[in-house]
Amino acid sequence: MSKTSGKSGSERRSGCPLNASVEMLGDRWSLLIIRDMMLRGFRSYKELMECYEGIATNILADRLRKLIEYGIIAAEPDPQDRRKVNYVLTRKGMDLAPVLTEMVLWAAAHEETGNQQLVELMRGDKAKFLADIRARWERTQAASGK
Amino acid sequence: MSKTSGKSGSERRSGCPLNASVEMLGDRWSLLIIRDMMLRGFRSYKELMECYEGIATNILADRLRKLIEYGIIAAEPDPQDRRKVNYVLTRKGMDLAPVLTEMVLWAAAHEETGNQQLVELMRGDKAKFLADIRARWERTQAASGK
DNA sequence: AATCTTACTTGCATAATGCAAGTGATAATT
DNA sequence: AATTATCACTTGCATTATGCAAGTAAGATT
Repeated sequence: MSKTSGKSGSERRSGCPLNASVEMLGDRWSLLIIRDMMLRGFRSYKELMECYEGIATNILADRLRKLIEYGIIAAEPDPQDRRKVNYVLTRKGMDLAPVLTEMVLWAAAHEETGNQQLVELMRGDKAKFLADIRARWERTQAASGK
Repeated sequence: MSKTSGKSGSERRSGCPLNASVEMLGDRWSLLIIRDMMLRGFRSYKELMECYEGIATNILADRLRKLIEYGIIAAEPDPQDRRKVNYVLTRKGMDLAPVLTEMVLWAAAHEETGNQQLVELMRGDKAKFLADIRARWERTQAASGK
């Protein structure tokens, strides 16, 4: 039930690595969720839900579940408010930063898109940009005692 | 009919560039098609169809149509065999090379995948790898008189 | 002329998605 | 203590996308 469909791990591992990436990320929402967690610091279901009115609540739940299965994010209960669940990027999830960056730069180069500020940050010094968000992530990891 | 659904260009342009990328590439097949054209040199419907038995013929036709709409690939009739259509990457399509590369490297780092040869090529000298496939593309462009 | 290839389209069944309306657990308010 | 609000979801149902088998039209091969 929780698996995507027919293709399971063994089949994913067989081909080019790109097949695995596409299986995990090749849909309308996963990368956007990851972006919002990585760049905007979103952590809760509610934040993700309100952000882009567009994703349906059941789909968000489903994508979060799958991202957890793939080890890209993890869910941890909020110590302050026990109703809440905080979703955080794992290292595997953080390692998607270069992918997101290249996708942003590609679209910015070929489409008329918004958020030029972010684009300039990325384009100016890509390595520094990546190092910065990585460092921020390391800090949150340290803060939560990992 | 040919448009994806509700979201049209104006809506795509509004947000973060990533939204545009995901709208164009966020599905199960588009990136795989682009990879096969970029790395394996596939040009015809038949080649793409036979490659991964998995994509349905109507879906392949649909994806090719959309990729053409987005300006990522172009279709040109084969001068030798007039039944044939050759699909070629546009510059915009070629510019996806860094995206594909990062996705491959990410999956290779975090999953057990095949095609280590390709991965090593990319990992060893990413810039050179990208320059090489770019140069190859430039040559095919020159060859077809563009 | 008959057959084969290539690039599709069509019809139909199944799966994924979107929307509205719940639900159950916890927290805040009165 | 009871009521209301918030949070993270599920469930049911309609719509849309996908997958498969079969068919088709234009052009090539024999």
